[in-house]
Amino acid sequence: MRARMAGGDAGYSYGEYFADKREKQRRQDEAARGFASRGGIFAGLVVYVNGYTRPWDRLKLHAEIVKHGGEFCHYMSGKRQVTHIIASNLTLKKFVEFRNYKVVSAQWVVDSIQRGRLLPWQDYRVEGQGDDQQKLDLKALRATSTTDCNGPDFITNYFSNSRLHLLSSWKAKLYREALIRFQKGAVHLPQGNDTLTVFHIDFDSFFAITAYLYRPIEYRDCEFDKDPIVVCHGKHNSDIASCNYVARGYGVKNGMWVREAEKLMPGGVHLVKLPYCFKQFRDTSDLFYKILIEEFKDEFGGLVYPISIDELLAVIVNCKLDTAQLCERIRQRVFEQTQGCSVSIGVAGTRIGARLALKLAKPNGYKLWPSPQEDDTAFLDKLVPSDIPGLGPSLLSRLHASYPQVKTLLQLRGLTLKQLQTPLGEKVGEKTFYRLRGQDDPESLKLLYEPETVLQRKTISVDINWAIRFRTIEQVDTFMDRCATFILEDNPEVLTAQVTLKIMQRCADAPLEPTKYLGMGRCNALSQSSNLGLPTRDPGVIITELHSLFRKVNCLPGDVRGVGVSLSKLTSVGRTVGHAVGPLRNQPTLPFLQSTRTPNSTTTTTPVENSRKRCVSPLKTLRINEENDSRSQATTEYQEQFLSELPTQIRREINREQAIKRKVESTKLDKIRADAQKRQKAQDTCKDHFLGQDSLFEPIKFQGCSRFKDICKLINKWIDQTACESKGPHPRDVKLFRRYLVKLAASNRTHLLLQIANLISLNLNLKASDSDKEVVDATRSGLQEWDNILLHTVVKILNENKTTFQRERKVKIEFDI
DNA sequence: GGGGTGTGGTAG
DNA sequence: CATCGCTACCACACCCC
Repeated sequence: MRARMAGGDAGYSYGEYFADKREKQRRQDEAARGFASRGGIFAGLVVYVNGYTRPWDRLKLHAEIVKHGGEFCHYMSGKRQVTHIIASNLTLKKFVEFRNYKVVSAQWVVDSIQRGRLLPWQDYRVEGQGDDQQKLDLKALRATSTTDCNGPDFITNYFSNSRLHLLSSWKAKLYREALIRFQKGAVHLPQGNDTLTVFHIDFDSFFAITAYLYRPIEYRDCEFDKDPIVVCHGKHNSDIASCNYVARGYGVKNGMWVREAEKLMPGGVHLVKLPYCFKQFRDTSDLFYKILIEEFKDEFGGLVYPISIDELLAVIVNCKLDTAQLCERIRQRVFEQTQGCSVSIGVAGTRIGARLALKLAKPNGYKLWPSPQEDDTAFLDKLVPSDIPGLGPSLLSRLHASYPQVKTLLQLRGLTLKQLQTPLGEKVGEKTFYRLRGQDDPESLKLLYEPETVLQRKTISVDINWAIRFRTIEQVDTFMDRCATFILEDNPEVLTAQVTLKIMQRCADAPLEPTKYLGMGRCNALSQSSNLGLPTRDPGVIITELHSLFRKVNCLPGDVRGVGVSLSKLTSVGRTVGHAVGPLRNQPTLPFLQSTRTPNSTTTTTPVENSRKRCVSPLKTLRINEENDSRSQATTEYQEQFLSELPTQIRREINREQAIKRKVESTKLDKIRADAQKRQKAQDTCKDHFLGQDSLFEPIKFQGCSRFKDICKLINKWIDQTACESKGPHPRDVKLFRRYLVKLAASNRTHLLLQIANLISLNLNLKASDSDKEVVDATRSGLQEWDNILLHTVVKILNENKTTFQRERKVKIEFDI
């Protein structure tokens, strides 16, 4: 007994202490309430007092509120739903913190008790501290916190209101959780010869029904089955996240702008626009998955595969059950537990069958797809090409252009494999061909048979293409920094070896402000990527890389309408770096100090110089090559520009046509001639870019390499071979290396110096931490030597050229293009 | 034909 | 007030060796 007591005492945590204290307080309050008449004027309220109050202080307020049926809350805890905050005045910080609460003065309590009824709290509302200056600041603060992309909290704020971010991040969460379920091995994966029964389960207009069920009080009068209802933020150019079936009946579609939907309403019909309720979306999804994982638990093998926030696959192996009955049960349970959300279910022996059956089941029903022996023509006759997964707007329009008479899937099935592949491409054509026959492709079966490989994420990225407005390059840099930080914080385990930057650039002729408020308007997507050499999660390295990449895309800060940062070639911190699948491991081993290596590689140079060349789209290069012989330079440029401004659709069309034409027409001889022309053209372009044949911009070589990427590899290799030797690198190599660095600096390529410095530093740190275990003196001196090179050669040259670096950036960004 | 890069398209 | 146009992944064209 004593022992237990002692043990109990020792284990008494702060959490328990506070829990006890809270409980005690609650019981006291309860007792106090007992004296008052049941349901006093504050019944149902939970009140928190902030700071010093008048005319009553905290104690008095506590006593009176409890006496009149309210609850008193001693601290703002996330769990407790505080309804009112009492305060005399608020600091700016508190005001922002409490902006979503009803903040009232103590006088409200006094007056309400005196009148014997709850007075409207609005009359006692407490604003931030009085004077105008601060109100202005407050306005500014509010503005920055929501829609100014240069504010520190923009990304978080934006994402917390973005439906598309919810879809993506929620999917990532579901994948993580499913991966853990499958890794635990508690589930029995299907084997090759098993018969599968696939259930594809999906909410009927998930956002719409959820937003309806949790709609604010002022919308209480609408009815889900009678009124057209949509979920959106604004009233004109706002995207419709989801619409109910009544709205669909009038032609409304998800993703449509509200303005367009309004136009579809016949006279007298009012379109109900419900606000988002993100928390409930998440809660409902959690409940949905909980119900289905429970339902399919042990007896069925626990095969529940996530698709999205409102959609999943469940699989039964060698099913002997009445599937119709099971569908009804699931639909019933979800409907009851979510208090009114209906799901539809498609069932089949394949994924595609289940998916197509689901289309027919909607809304609010279930459907069993015919087995392979049965006749499915009646089913296919009711479906249209857009019901085939993988056929989006672009491919559908191609399909329609080729076969305008095809309306149903039954008609589509009449086409041969070749006929499908012509407009759809080799792969999608093939997939479609088999899907029309109720067969899954290996790609989509992978999720069912080896979920772990599919659920494991291979890239991570953040994209923001709304409210992006910059004036200076510093703002761009800061924003990219925040993106990178956001990703790293969100993924504490990952290491990356490749960074990609995607910039949405306003089309030259697009208006500065598009129709949609803070939208991106018409844009070109520009992307550039860079290998880091070694897997890292060092924000400094990643950020430097991004800055350099942005300079490569060559877009004025004022024209940036979207930013995307993506990390790929991922490894996990858990794994030792030595086993990383980084490029270092894959690189071909080239012997160092072999100056005989003379790559007569045509004038390929460092990334910056050929950036313009590399940035142009395949179409543009094609055009340049084809125009080359007959047209003047001016015409080419004009047409190039003209083409780049055509809609993507048409450009692709032309691209494809040209490609086919070229294939058919070009004989071998033509090809040789074309190649020769291409080479000539490449040389000409080089001259344009490098300002004459004897300019600074001649490719700079080091150890026979001129491509910066190769040089990085070479340096890594060099360090690998010499840092662990007692002698360190050969002085002659160091001298050559130094000369290369100086040339880089002299030609305004300081950012490459910076990259080299980072590269060496990273590699040395790695080596230093590796050799900690076995303290060998020989190792030290090689490392020491490299440290010296880094500090006294690379960094020194870098510092000497700092000003050039900055000036170069400015010039390039402000006046070029 | 095996590697890379950049662009486009799709799904929810 | 507006408004919150994300992201993983595949396919492809074209480049280099």
